[in-house]
Amino acid sequence: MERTHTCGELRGSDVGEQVVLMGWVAKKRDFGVFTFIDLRDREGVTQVVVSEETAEQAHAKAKNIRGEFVIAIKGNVVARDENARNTKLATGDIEVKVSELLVLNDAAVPPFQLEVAGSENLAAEDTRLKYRYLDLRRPQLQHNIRTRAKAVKAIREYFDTQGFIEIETPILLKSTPEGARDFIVPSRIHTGKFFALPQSPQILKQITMIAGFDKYYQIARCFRDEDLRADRQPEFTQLDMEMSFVNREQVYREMEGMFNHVMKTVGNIDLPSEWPRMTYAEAMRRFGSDKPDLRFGMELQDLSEDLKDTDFAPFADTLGKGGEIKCIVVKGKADYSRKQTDELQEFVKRYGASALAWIKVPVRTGSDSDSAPTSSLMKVLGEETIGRLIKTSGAVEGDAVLIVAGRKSVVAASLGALRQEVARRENLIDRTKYECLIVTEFPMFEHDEETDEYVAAHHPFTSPMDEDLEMFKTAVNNPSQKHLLGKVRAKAYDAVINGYECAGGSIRIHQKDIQALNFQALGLSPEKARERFGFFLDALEYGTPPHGGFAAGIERTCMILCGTENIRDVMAFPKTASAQDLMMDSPGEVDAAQLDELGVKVVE
RNA sequence: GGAGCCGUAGUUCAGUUGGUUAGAACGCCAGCCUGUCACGUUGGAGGUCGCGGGUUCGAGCCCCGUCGGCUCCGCCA
Repeated sequence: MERTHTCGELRGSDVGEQVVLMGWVAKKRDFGVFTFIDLRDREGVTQVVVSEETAEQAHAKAKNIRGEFVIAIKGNVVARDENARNTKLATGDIEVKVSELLVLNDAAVPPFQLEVAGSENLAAEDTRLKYRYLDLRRPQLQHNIRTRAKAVKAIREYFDTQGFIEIETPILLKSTPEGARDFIVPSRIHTGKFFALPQSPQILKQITMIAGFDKYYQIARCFRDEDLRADRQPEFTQLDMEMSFVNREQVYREMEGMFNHVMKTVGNIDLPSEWPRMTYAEAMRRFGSDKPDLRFGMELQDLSEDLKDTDFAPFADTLGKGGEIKCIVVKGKADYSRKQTDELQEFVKRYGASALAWIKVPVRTGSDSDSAPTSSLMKVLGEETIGRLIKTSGAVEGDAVLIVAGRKSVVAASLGALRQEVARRENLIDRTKYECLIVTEFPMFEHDEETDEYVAAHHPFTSPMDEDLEMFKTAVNNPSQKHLLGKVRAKAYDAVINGYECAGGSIRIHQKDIQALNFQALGLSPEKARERFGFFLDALEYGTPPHGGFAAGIERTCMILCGTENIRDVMAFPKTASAQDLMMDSPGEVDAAQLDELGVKVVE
């Protein structure tokens, strides 16, 4: 028997055809003298019917089949009666009247039911991860994995069309202590030495520019030995690209072009040909986030000016230390209960906020006392100040104002997260919308409070902005001016869609003197720099073109295309939150002989 | 490294204030059934209440520890 059709393609126009279908038994409905089987393959489901009267042998075999048996059937496509059509199935206008049935393979009873109504009834995720091959048979995951394949294809199409060359870089390379923790691989030939898996092909892609390829791209697997999150796995895939002789705008155009092509061809999603631009500073000020979700408003408002003369010690203290007091306004939520505001307070505390203050502006009714604003700050600030804060916040009748005071970083982190959390709880996010943004002018350095050191915000090869170059030089050459490093902006940028950082990149440093300056700023002596990046510093000596690029997260892009918030939904074989593979039970131990050969000893 | 939620039949869940024999639905097994598509119907099997300890006359329920899953903070140049 040779398959003639898939289980998703037969239609009314095929009535009368003799067909052969092969697939898995999704469902069996036994009526004694005849049996319905829903046959499933990757393309869909087709109902086939086996009758004792017309196909005695096939009917006898059908008696013994169960869910997930693999079968082949031969039969005629027949039209269903008007009232027997199934509008839920693409193939619901027809069914196949079976003449022959072959059991290609039986199947053990699955450890969980694949066919359940509603995702909330799915088996627990650890069970599904252990039997990933069964979970992957579910139409939802089949769809997601195919969407991912389409996205990768669209990316290749785009860059190929734009004249980029796909270049593979090694998976076994050298550990550099910067950034994320490396996965390391012991070398047998060089006992006691180790390769590292790439966190990203950063340096190598820059070297392709030095090597003159001009436009490089790669679908690159990356590895980072860090803790996981709903959108982070220890190994993941990036679109990595780099181009020579370009400025930032030219890179932005490629980011826009690539995302627009992928979103359109894979998801039929239209994004603007030129994306909005916003500086990092503005994003942090207005949204408390460097990856703001623009599908809803609720921007942060600054109340610091109204409170600059306050006696209330916590606020006065905050402002005295250079902190700020900001708020968001939640529309129509003046009826937040004590329990709800307590929950939100617990929420912001995770981000280091010491408290969440609130003002509720009730809807005006007949009596004045019912209409007066209430606030957790009423006693300490008084009616007049509260009134001023309401005015500044822009709150109107019926609204709630949620206020956080503290260090700028804490206020941004907590209110930024609160804004997202409230939007989620109050259903303010339009799931049909796609809001994209390019965030520009990221800071060059981040200040480490504990060590008082400055570390690269992006990576140590990122170019400072021309406007800030003098400040950069001053800060590096005068230890007393070191704090200026915190103000230097970089030619670094992110692409943000619906609050997800989908891509990030920068224009790189191509002059060796500025690169040296940057290592100095990062507290890396010339000797240390040479030890770690010597080959790269050498390469910079031999005519490096100005260049820049970006890397895009394939998984995050696919999460948006698939409408899921979980990275495991767009990976065929993901790991758990504790970085294990429950199907193959990795990581695992290795033989003592293997370790011996590698010169590796496990210490208890 | 830290925090929160969850863990009861193969699966999803219920299980009152600590009280006798731990339930339901789906799935599974055996029958019946001529139009189902969440088929219907009759009967049946199926439990280390994650694991270990404690409190108690008595623990699925309370306490301590531990393991696993998910989520978050730290971390992720």
